[in-house]
Amino acid sequence: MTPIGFEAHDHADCVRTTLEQAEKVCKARRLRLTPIRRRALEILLAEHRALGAYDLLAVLAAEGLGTAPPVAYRALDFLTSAGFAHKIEGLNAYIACAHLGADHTPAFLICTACKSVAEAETQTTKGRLAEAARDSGFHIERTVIEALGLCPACQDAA
Amino acid sequence: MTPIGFEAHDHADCVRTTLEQAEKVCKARRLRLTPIRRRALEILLAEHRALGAYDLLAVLAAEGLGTAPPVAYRALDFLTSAGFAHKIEGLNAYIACAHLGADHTPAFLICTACKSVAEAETQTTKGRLAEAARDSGFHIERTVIEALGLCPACQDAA
DNA sequence: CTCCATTATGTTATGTTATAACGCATGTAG
DNA sequence: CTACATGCGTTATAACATAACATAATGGAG
Repeated sequence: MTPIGFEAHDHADCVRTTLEQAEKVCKARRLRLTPIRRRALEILLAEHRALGAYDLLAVLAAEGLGTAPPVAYRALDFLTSAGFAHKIEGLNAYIACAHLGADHTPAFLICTACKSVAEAETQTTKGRLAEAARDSGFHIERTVIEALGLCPACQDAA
Repeated sequence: MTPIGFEAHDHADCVRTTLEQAEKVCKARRLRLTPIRRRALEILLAEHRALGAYDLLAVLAAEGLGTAPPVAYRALDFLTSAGFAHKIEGLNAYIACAHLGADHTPAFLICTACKSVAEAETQTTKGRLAEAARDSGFHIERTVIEALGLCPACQDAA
């Protein structure tokens, strides 16, 4: 049991079902969840925390799955473009998607102390940003919505 | 006349008044707008585009105001913590604040083609993120709200 | 005015994040 | 079987950012 959205949950179960989901999606969309990519996703899933590309690489390297940076970045490219993981721009780090399957406009609450991350869904077509974009004729391709701060646990610690 | 928020405006005037504002704020808050910092702000203001730290450094260096990376990063630290500039996380780049003086929760529309940036104001205490934070007891220190895409001009070009 | 503390700058080196480019291997369709 | 697309191994380097320490300028207290 480790926190997700800063609350306890059945982690083993959440990892397993997410991997199953990912496999299903890959089958449906003809994507290849190769050993490296699968393992990278597992590693990200193992924590509900943001991992740096080089953190991920270190784990992959320890398991003989590749030693050079492109190994990690390619896996992350695949996972992020498939929607299985997200980049946390505020930390230059990566996290497994918590709502796999849903069409995404994720928003994150990120604890800068322990790097745990809660993922919320938002609606693409609502909100100020979308409004501002419509008003000015701007075409949105991707949104980055992140709140950096302290999770309840780390507030207590401080 | 160059675009701000993707529209024409009196740029010389906007640069001048923003610098005046910055000076006023510095006086009031006992901050020191040194030559390097002032010039860095001017350089950012000269474009309503995001500039990388090393782009800024190149200009400063050409003018004999310092050659090593810390020169640029220190100036940017000052400008961002004073609220005179913002970091665009999605581009690892920096931009002068377009609403100097206002208490900030900026949101950005960022053209990935030409890197021009429109800055919108949002209200800190409203919206989904703030809600989610309140619900879970998360304490927000900083928010990153960015929409990456194509501005009207670059859509036409494509 | 002088001294002191603080803040700013100069400089070297290094750490961290990310990608380019090339060749080989493998899987799949025709 | 061949041709093409995709994935992987590897080397090198680009791009972004900070640590650490020395020197200098500034501004307030006495």
